[in-house]
Amino acid sequence: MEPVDHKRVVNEMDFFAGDRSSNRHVKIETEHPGLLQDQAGDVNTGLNLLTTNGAASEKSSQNLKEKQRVNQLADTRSELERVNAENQRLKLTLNQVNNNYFALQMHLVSLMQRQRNRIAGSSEANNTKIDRPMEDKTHGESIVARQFMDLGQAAKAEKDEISESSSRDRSAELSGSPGNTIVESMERRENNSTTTTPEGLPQPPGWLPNKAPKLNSTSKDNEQAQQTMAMIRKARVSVRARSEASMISDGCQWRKYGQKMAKGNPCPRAYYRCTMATGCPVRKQVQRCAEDTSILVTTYEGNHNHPLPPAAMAMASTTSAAASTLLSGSMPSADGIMNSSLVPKGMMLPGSPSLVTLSASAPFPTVTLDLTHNPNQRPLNQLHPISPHWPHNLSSLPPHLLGHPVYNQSKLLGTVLSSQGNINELPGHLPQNQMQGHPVADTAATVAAITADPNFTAALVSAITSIIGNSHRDNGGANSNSTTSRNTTDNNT
DNA sequence: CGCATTTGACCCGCGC
DNA sequence: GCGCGGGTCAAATGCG
Repeated sequence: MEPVDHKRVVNEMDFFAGDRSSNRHVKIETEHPGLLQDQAGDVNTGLNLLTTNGAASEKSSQNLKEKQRVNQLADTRSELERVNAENQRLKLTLNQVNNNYFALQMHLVSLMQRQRNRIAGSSEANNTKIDRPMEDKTHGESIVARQFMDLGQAAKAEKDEISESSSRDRSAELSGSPGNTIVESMERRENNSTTTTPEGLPQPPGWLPNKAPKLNSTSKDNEQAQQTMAMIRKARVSVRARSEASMISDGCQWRKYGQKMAKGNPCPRAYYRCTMATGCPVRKQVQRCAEDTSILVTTYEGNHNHPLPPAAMAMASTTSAAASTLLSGSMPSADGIMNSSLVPKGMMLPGSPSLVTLSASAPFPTVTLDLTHNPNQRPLNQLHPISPHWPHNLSSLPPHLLGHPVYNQSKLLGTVLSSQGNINELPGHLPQNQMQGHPVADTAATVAAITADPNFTAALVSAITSIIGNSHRDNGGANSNSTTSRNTTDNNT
């Protein structure tokens, strides 16, 4: 229809295509937008000219020209389609790379923060590799990146020099499957050294049961390493969403292996494990909120040991990235989180609905993503409390940390939408006006559709990671908050 | 028949 | 040491 659309396509093609000739074809096309309405095979398009000229030779000559032009148009059009498809593929790839990058960045940022805290307040001069201050500025971030990639090993080796981790191992981890994450890499490394039980029974790769027998080692180092890995394995991400369904579709295949009545909640808690690969250690718990049974709380634990479909990868990335952020800081309490730069002060708006809540409180560090709030609401007095009956919730937090709003939903949704670029372009995606116009929490179907949408979850990952990443960067400045200021039109009350 | 779900039993950690 | 609660196992059952 309107040439604007074609201009846009041209721009995308210009971005990726290096072929000058094809660009020139596009320009010809865009300079004559009217021709775009005709199908390439519509040869009659130019025949009207015949009525204005009586000379037969001129007629055939012009006819030939028009045919050539139409053929050129058809070529250009097919080329456009091809490049457009390639463009979409590249976008998807870029999105995946971005997700992985942000997960790494989160871990890096939190590790740096931890080092800073140690330098500032540490009285115990425990010169572990991780604790070593970053006096070696010459190595810059590459050193830090290397450090956190070696976190699992470092925790095990503590005072030892790094080591035995061969470059082959490292490269294998770095080039791991798309679903693999930092934490998973660390787990895998650990598994490589403890692939047998004391009984000598082999363990499936990536599978470390919570109640795995302790090694017979008397080494304190090993104990600490095990504690570290246990914490990492037990880090959780909890997702609250309104849904009538018994389970929210997240792209993974799950098998139910248990159900229990939890104390204080009339609704049973269901236990699922991932069955997309044998020995995948990922578990999830599903339980309805005691106060509002329309709210389904899904808690993820562990990291996949297999490639994931895009929809599942987004959620898995969120889980491991959030867990990494929580744990890499080694924050022994929620205060550690809250005092850290991970939570910018500007986001701690009392009364604003909490969408992402961090908790490092016992027993497990937990990130809670609350998708139950209406982004159009301004629930000053409707702060949605985390259910005191939900396990590993925030109930043990000090009162000032309860329901701590790290980010409100409107902002997050805004970030999600903006991070999607032109959301309407994506096939199968909810139209943007629908996203904005309807309260997300209005219907279970909407929530289910959104949360099940791979684009949404991918965007959610990007949003969360960028939030945390931005918050850290902003902390360097005088408490400025670019993310917040970018969205100040939302429910800041 | 194979796979998934159900459900009671069991294990383990924690607090008293 | 004991009880409680969370988490997991595995036999029984259901289903396609």
